[in-house]
Amino acid sequence: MSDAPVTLSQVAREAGVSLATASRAINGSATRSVRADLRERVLETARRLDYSPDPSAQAMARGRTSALGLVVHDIADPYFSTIAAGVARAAEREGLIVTLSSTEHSPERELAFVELARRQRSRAIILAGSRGVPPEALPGKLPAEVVDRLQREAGALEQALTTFQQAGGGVATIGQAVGRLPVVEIDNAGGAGDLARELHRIGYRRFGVLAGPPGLRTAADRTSGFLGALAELGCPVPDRDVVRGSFTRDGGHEAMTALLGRTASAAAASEERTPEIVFAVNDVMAVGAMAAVRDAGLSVPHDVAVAGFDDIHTLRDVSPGLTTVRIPLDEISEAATSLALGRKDETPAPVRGEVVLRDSTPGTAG
Amino acid sequence: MSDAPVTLSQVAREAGVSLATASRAINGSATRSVRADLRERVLETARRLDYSPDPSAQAMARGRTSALGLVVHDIADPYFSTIAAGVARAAEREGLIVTLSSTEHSPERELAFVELARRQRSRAIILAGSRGVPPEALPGKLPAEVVDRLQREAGALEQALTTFQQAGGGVATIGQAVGRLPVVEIDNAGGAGDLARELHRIGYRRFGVLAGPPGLRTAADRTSGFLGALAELGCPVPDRDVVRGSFTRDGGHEAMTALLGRTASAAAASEERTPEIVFAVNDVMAVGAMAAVRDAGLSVPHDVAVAGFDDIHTLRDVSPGLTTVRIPLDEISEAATSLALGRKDETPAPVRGEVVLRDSTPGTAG
DNA sequence: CTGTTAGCGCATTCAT
DNA sequence: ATGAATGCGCTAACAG
Repeated sequence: MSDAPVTLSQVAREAGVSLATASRAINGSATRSVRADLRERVLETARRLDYSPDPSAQAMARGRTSALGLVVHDIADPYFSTIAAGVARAAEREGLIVTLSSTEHSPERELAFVELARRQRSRAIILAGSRGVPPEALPGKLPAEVVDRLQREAGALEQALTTFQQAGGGVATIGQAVGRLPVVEIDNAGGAGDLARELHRIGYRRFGVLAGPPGLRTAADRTSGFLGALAELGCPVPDRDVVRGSFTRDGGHEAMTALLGRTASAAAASEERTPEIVFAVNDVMAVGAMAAVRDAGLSVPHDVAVAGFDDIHTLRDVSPGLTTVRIPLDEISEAATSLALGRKDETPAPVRGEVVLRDSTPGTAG
Repeated sequence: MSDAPVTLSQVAREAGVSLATASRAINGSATRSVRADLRERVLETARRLDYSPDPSAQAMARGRTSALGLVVHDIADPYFSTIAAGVARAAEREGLIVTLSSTEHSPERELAFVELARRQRSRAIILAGSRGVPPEALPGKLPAEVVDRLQREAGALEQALTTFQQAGGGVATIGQAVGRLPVVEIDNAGGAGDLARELHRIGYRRFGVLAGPPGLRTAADRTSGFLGALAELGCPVPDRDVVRGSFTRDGGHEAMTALLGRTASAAAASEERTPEIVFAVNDVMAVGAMAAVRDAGLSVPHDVAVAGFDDIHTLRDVSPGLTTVRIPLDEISEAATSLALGRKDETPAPVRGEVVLRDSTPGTAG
C-alpha cells in the first residue's frame, strides 16, 4: 500500500526524538549511546512503521557499502557454485549482500568487476579461481607472446586488487596467491604429489595427465606436483602423455578424446605406452574425461583408470566413484570470507587435500 | 596509488565546467543537452582522471540502483546455478550488478531478501524456485496447520513482491506464477504428462513416484501431471508407491531408499507391486535416487528404471544416461531477466519441456 | 546523553 | 546551453 519507503527522519519525528538519536538507537553508534527508554521507543516505532535503512544512503554516509563481491569463473561449475554457497552462507551471517560476477573465464571481466567493487566501495571482495603467471615448472614452453599477455593480465589484476585494498576494502583469494594479497591457499602441488604416490603404491605405472590451460597456476601446480612425484618414484611421464585442455568439463572430454586417439594409433606399434591411468587436474575435467572414455566405447576403470582433484559434491553421483583429492570447499569459502573481512589477522596455513581412493582406480593388484 | 576515488566535481573543475554540465556530458541527460566541444572535453578529462561514478551516490540521486536481485533456493544445486549463470550473463549485457541470495529453502530469508531489494531500490528481482500453495490435486491431504503456514508464507512473499513492484521494481519468477506477477512459466504438469505417456508407450506399467515436499507447487504439479496421465491410460499409481522427499539430491536418495525398502518387504507377498520404473520430480532427486539404487546393490535400469525432470547440464555425466524432460534453462533465465527488466510487455507462453529418452529407461521390449 | 549541522557524490530543478 | 542551488537518506562531527 504505502509506496514511498519509510525514512529515518519519519521514525524520529514519530518517536519524538532527533534524527541523530534515532540513528544511534537503531544502529548503536560506536561512540555515543542512547538512554534505554528512548532507544526502546525508537525501536518500537521503527518496527511499527516497518522501517529499514536505505543501504545506498548508509553507504554514502559511511563511505562504505555492505556488499561482498564474489568473483568466479563460471557459477554453473560445481566447484564454484559450492564456493558461492559457502560464501553466501558466511555473508548472510555477517549481514552482507553478495554481489556475484561470473566472468566466464574472461580476465577483462574479472578486472572490470574488481574496479566496480572499488568505486562501489564494497566491503570486501573474494576471488575464486584466480589466475597467475604459470611457474616455470610447467612442462612445455609457452610462446613469449602468451607469457607476455598473461603477465600483463595478472599484473593488472593484482594492481586493481591492491588499489581496492588500499582504499579500505578487504581481499581474499581462494586457491593460490595473487601477489602478496591474503589467500586461502590450497597446496595443489602437494596434494597432487600425494595422489601420485598413492596411485603408484597401489600399482599404477603408466600415467597420463590431462593438464589445464596455460595461465592457470592452479592447473600448472597440480600438473607439476603430480609429474614431480612420479619422477621421484622413477616413473616419469613422457611429454606426449600430458595433454592440455581447458579447465572445464568439456576441456577434460576433449583432452581425453585426444589422448585416447593418440594412444590408440600408437598402440599398434608399442602397446606398452598406453597410459593405464589418467589424472585430470580437476574433477569436472575428470568427469568429462570419464564421459569421453564411455563415448569411445571403453570403460572406467577396466580400460583406463581416472583420477581427479577437488572432490566436488556432485561426485557422489558419478559412477564408478571417482578417485580424487578432497578439498574442504565449505571450510575454505568460509575461511576466505573471514579473511577478507579481516576477522583473521594472518593468512591461514595452506590447505592440503586428502587423497580419496574410489572405484575409478581399483589398483592393479586384482 | 591514488587513494580517494575521483569524483564528478573533480572532473568538472579540471575540465573547467560546472558539475551539472559534467553530469550531463557523461550521462547524457534526457532533457538537457551539451555542446559537442564541451562534452568532448569533459569526457576526455574523465578518461584521463580514470573517473567512474559512485553507484551509491547515483542510486541516491536517482532513486534507483542498478542492482538485479536473484533469489534461489540453493546456489550449489545445478538447476539453480545454471539459472544463475544465465541471469548473470543477461545482467552483464544490461550493465547490471547481480546480488545473490541463496535462501537454503528458508521462506524467511526469501522474504527478507525481497524486502531488502525494495529498500535498496533494486532495479528488478528474479525469483527462481519460488513457492506457492500446493494445489488441491496433490495426493494426500496435508494437516490444516501446514496448509495454513504455507498460505501465510506464500501470501507474505506475494505481498512483498507486489510492494516492490509498486515501488517501481521489476519482478519475474521462474517456474510457476506467484499470484499475478510476471512469470516465465514452465508447464510442469504437461511435461510430466508427456513423460508418463512416453514411458507407458515404451512398455512400462508399474510406476513409482518420488514426489517433492508439500508446499512446492512445481513438485506438486509434476506429480499430479504424471499421475493424471497414467490414470487416463488406465494405469493408476497406488498411493503407497508415491513417496515424498525433499526437492534435493538427498531427498531423492532417501525417498528411493524408502521405496526400495518398502517394496522389498512387500515383494515377498506380491511381487507384482514392485515399481519397474520410478519418476523423480526433478533431476537432482533422480540422480540421488540412482545412487540409492546402486547403494542397495541394485542396478539402473536392470532392477529399476529411473526418470527425472529438467535436464540439468550435469546430466551429461551420469551413467546410465537419465531419461528426463528437457527444460531450456538458459533461455528461460534470459527470458526472465528481460521480463523483469520490462523489455517484454507480456508474459511469455509457458515453456513445455521435451521428453528425452536415455538409457535409464530402455523400455520393456527387450 | 541528546540535538543541530554538515556533508557523502550525484542528478536535477530552477535561474540565467 | 550552462551554472548555481537543492536534496536524496543517512552518519558523524560538533554543540549543548
